[in-house]
Amino acid sequence: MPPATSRYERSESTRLAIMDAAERLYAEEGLFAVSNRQVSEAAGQGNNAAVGYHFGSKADLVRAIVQRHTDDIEERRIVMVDRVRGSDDPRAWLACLVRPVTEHLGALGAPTWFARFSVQAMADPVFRRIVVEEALSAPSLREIMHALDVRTREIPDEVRRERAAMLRHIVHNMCAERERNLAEGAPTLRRTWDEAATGMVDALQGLIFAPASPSGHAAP
Amino acid sequence: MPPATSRYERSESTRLAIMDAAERLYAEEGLFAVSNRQVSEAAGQGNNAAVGYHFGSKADLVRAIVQRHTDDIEERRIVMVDRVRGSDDPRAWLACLVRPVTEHLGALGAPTWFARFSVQAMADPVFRRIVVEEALSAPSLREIMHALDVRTREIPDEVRRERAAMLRHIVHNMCAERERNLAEGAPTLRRTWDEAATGMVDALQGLIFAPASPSGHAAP
DNA sequence: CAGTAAGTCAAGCGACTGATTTAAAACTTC
DNA sequence: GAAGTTTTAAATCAGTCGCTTGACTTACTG
Repeated sequence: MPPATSRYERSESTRLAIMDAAERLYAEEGLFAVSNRQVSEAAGQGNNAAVGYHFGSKADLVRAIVQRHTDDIEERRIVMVDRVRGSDDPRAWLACLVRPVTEHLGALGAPTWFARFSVQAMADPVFRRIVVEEALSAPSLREIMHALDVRTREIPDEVRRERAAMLRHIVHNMCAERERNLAEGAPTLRRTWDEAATGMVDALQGLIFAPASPSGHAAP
Repeated sequence: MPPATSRYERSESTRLAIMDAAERLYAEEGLFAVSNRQVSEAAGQGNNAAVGYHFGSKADLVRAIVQRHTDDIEERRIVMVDRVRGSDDPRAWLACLVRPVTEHLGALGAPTWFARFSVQAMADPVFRRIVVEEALSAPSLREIMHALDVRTREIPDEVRRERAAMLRHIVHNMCAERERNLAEGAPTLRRTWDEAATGMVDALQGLIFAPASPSGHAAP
């Protein structure tokens, strides 16, 4: 273990610089429009191969960026789940799904890039797997989804799983959309990340409790 | 106007071949992992610049692909809106949002690629604009959203607009997810596109009517 | 303090990309 | 069927990519 001194620190600080630059460029220009060279230069590294040296491949860089944010989000989620455990209010559990993300983005201070970066990675067939591995394997998520399951017993199992996917898509994409509006200086429907979270929790509550049509019969 | 004969037909058939090949490659390998050359070759064109000749740029090819599908979807939507007009059932109007898309995908016959291709394009900062232009400017969409608006008068205006975005994200991403599962041979939660549409309409109904927390107050 | 290792820099390699150009082939028109 | 146009094919070009290499700087070690 290196002493918390310069050699390690120097390396770590350029690693951070690279991740910061990459995140911003990816969100603004597009994940695939940005080369490792550009990232290295934008990070202030004369070395055009800095990404390769510190991370290996672009995929490894993406993984590192995702992990960095996911770690903070997971911390917040664990704290919130600890407070909510035992509660019967489904809103409280939905909030555990939404607020750790919005609070993380809020805490970063505008502008943020992670949400836009994240949806790009999720859309790509190969990077998708990386993000899913890193972000959706969090143990606290399982507990939340289970808590929501037992509070929606009247909903058929498969419909519940289907709606779980919808929850994910809404949180993911609505955060990215708000982030994009903030970055472009466009008007946002909600003033703060906190209010945006409230809006999502409201909608998601309606979604998960919506009555399900009997299977096999096609409604209008 | 060319006679519906061979020169025009030949050109048109390679245009179609290129669009087909591009759509498939984009969905499977990733929009940006695939070069124009690869598309040309996969389309059976010895000419490595066929994409450039027939479409101009990659962006133009993407626009053409989106337009091709959007046209069919819009046709279906217009027919459905015509049948639904005057109805007071919000489910009927939600179905106008969902079913034209699912029925289009169903009619193409498995496997399809458009939904996966579409979310990739929507995630990218530059291609996003193209897709939005082509797909979200449809006149029938405005009528549907207006019809839903007047049937949710109890919901504040800004919340309604926020939820309109959620509807889009759900339809878009759930279709892509189902398409991905079909392509990978993974089990799907719904047996048919028709049933998948029903599942979405159910959930969306709950979503748009969910009570909205009073603004300015942060619920749990 | 000399020696080793880590980190940074700069140059260059082969591979590939989009685009352009030239040649051949297919088709239309006269 | 000759002349002209459109489509396909093939070759080529400049530019960029990821990756490797080797020299240089800096920090730690015995």
